[in-house]
Amino acid sequence: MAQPVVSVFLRGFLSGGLVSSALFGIYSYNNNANLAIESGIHVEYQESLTDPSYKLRGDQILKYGVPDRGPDVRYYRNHALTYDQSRKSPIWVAEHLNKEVLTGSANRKHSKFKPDVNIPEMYNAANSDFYKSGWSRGHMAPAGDNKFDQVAMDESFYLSNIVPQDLNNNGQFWNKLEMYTRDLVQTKGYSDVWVVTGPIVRSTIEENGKKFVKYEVIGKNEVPVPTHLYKIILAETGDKQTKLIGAFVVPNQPIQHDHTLRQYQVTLEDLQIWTGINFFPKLDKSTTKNLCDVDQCKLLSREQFELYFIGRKLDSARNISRLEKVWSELDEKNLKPDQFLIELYNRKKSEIDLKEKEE
DNA sequence: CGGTGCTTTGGT
DNA sequence: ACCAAAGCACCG
Repeated sequence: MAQPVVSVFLRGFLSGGLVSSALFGIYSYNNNANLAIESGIHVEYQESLTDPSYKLRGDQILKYGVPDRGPDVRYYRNHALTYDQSRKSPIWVAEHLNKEVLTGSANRKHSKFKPDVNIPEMYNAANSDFYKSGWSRGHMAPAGDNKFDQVAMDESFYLSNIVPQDLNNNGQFWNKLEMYTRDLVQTKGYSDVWVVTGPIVRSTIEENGKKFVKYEVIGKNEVPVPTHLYKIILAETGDKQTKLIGAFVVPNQPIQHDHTLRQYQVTLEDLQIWTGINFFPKLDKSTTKNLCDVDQCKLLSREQFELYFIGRKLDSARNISRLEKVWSELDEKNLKPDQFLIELYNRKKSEIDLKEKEE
């Protein structure tokens, strides 16, 4: 947790107008933070670093240690990350989930994707980089992990927390993985879950048998498109007796519902080799068990997944035609509504009938 | 839940 | 007259 101290130190230096050539190996005298950044000294004011509530939350997020790669750790209301300035992408993003942060009324409809105000303009990605690129804007720390606070949810929409992600992957398989992670807290009795998520580029073999690292870049800022995304889940029971850990590497492409999460499980050691990151340096790995051996790592089935969203869409329907259209999806997709869904449909129908009669 | 995209609004 | 933001409909 040395970073805040370093930041305060450098901030004092910069405001004093002197950047020491002895310390930084450059021969410049300036009081301009941007010039310092261009010189390779990356530091700028971050309100979150001086706000005790953020610091407190950050200590929880990083309870098992700061992943030991990345020059600085940035703390947000409910996530922490290191950022790759040259690639305009996160390196890793960490969160701590419990019932508190998963409960509340924050709504993603009130949030907007936008450049991170805590990152210098020249190192920031932009919405225009993603527009018509063929790639969607995929959260690393999910918006849905921030129901407790609208500001926290808004911060998850900073582009420092976003990478280019296949739209189908983002909305389906990756979405189910995020739901699974929350479910460990919400229904499976794990009081605390620590998650580290990030982009990764894996090599591919070409015709001549040689291996290359190759990835698309999008937009004016050339934001890299990762070939895969990784996620590490550490689940702990309230009595601290059980610690489960699972690491997953998922291809950044459409993945059908018949694929299991276990197919994409890797060892923590392999992921450490591929990323160069030691993820939970303070965690005694000998006390952990394989998450998928204990829990089975079962994602929602296609049927469960689609019924869930039909329910949400019925709930948000505002007129009869929309309600009936959503209801007809059940037949189209060969789905059988459960009692909950039938009651929801009937309740919405009478609500809308009543409202339309008044007009 | 995860997203995109078209239309309307509003500021210069 | 223009462009960016906001609002709303829609998709899996």
